[in-house]
Amino acid sequence: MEAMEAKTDYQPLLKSLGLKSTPKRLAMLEMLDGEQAYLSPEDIWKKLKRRFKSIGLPTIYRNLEELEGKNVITKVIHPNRQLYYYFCRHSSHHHHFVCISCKKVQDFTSCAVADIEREIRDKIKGKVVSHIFQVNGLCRECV
Amino acid sequence: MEAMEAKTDYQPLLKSLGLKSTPKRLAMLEMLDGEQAYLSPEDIWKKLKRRFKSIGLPTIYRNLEELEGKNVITKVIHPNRQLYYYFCRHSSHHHHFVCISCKKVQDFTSCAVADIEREIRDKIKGKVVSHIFQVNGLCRECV
DNA sequence: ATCTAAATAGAAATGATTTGCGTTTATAAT
DNA sequence: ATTATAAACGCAAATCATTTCTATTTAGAT
Repeated sequence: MEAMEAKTDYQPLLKSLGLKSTPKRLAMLEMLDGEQAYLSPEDIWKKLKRRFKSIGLPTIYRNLEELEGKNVITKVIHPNRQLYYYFCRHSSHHHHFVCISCKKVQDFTSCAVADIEREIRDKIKGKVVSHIFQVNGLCRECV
Repeated sequence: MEAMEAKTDYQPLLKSLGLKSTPKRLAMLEMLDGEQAYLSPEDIWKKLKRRFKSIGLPTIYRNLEELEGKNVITKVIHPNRQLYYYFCRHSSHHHHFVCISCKKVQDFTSCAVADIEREIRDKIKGKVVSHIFQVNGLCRECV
């Protein structure tokens, strides 16, 4: 007997975002949610080609951009290459610890952005709009 | 009478790095040092074309990579596009506040990376190799 | 002045991402 | 259930930053 896998139904999410629930979009979300590591658009494309006889890379890009814009998924900056990778976002404010070996992504909560915002307000007299905070390293298994 | 501009002589720096002091390299360093804002490889190329009748974009890329590898300049990640921008690094450990309007880059010193490293060591049991910490916003003049 | 490895220009290749456009499909109204 | 319509999509081609290749030039040492 196989272990039950409770898969999230993403149709309501897509509906709430005003996006149509297409099989490919649902498959993308399920894949990204199930994956511990970050994936490139091409990674996703290759995996989906197993399930969909015809699927284009532009579809992947379009959907990734759409979902990233709606804060459903998050970009990860690759240390060496200038490609974007994506993975599922689980909480609103968090930061990523990215394993450079196995590509696994783990969140951490410590965040000094409040401190930094204070410094920027007081010294630089500027306004913070966004920040990129990504820690690259080796995870437990890869150390 | 014009104000004196004390320009740094970058020849010793290049020599100490084992790089030849070519006119183009020197011009790149002077430009990046003088510039408050970050520049794209193409920005640099366009500016240098005024002074050098023949200069190729590959030269810019090669030198930027070389200098970045030697920690003389630093990459800045552009929020929207996936291009790399560069500017001169002044201290060993610092972070960037990048104005999304005028592209000026200012350093800030508050850094909680120590805290985060502790969390990653204790909870994730991983090893930090590098981090990207860049705050995007609007500077004093652009607010 | 000469030599040699490093640096360069210019053209071409690469590779990720985007665009254009005609076709298909999800969804809401009938 | 059928239909209408805007959103999604596939495919091909375009775009654009970056890299590679190769022959030539040049900085710096002898």
